[in-house]
Amino acid sequence: MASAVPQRSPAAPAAASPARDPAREAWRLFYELALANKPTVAAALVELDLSMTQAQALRALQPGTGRPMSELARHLMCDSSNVTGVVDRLEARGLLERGSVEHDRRVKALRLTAEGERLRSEVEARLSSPPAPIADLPAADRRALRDILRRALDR
Amino acid sequence: MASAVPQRSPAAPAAASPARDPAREAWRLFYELALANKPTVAAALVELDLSMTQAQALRALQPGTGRPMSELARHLMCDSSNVTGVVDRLEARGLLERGSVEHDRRVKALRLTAEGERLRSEVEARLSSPPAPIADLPAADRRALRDILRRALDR
DNA sequence: TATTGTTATACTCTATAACTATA
DNA sequence: TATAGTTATAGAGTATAACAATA
Repeated sequence: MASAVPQRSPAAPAAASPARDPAREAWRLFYELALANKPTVAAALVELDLSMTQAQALRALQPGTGRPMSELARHLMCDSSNVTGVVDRLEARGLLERGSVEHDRRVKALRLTAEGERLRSEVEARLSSPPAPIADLPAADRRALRDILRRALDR
Repeated sequence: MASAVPQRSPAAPAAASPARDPAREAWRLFYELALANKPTVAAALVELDLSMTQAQALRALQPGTGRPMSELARHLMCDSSNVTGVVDRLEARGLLERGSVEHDRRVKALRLTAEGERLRSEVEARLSSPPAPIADLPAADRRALRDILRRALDR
């Protein structure tokens, strides 16, 4: 439909043609892989009777240390009013407790129970295993992917 | 905390030590990048007054062609009963229409309106641009990332 | 009988606003 | 006054079950 000549923007920086920048297709594939993995994650969490948000909350709590609800809200990237409900449900299941903190009686320190720690490590084990498309790559690709993603996030 | 010797499973396939498989860290970084990008996507969609599910639904509808609700349900990976509500809201905004289909009066063919097509292309434009961490990689890395992800998904 | 889409119901996540108890 | 957490309220996504229309 457009001209047969590749489009070019006069002041283009690195890639001559943004539409043909390999980063564009890389991103599309990245997205595709993330979507394809969603059912696997969902199934794993259903088995543990956890929602995605609940799993994220458990992962945010380091075993053995307390953490204010406000920090959890920032980690979950949601309003603090939501955290009340999320924590309520986890506390009702005995996975964590609302403790208190010295010198400021307003803040509540969230702390995993023994059962919470157990379930948290179960979540970690299930979610940290790479899905087949990545696990089955040749060794050189697995290393290269790791190195490239490291560089991408080191900025 | 465990022994200083790397764990090994006697019948391990490719990687001698699963815990040190580069795919493991690659997957962690992959996840981290996806999470880091979430706020950007969310902000873009808020501007268009679309939820993630609604955006996915628009993207699933090819301009100019009708598509049964059952197919949309499969694409969104949810029960068909949910699609009713999602489509209701998009239809109320004039973004799509429920048409009918020859030879089977049960199925409803979803078809984008002109306004729906316009908004869909806006969504595409915003979501298909790679985020900074990927866009700013050196050209060789962008190409390598694309090629590795192609191989990962070609299976 | 089986399938497509809807309705009814219930639960979770999410945001905004108003409130409390502290600081 | 400002902050940490709660409550009230509303809307959206999701699942299950029961249903009507059609095949």
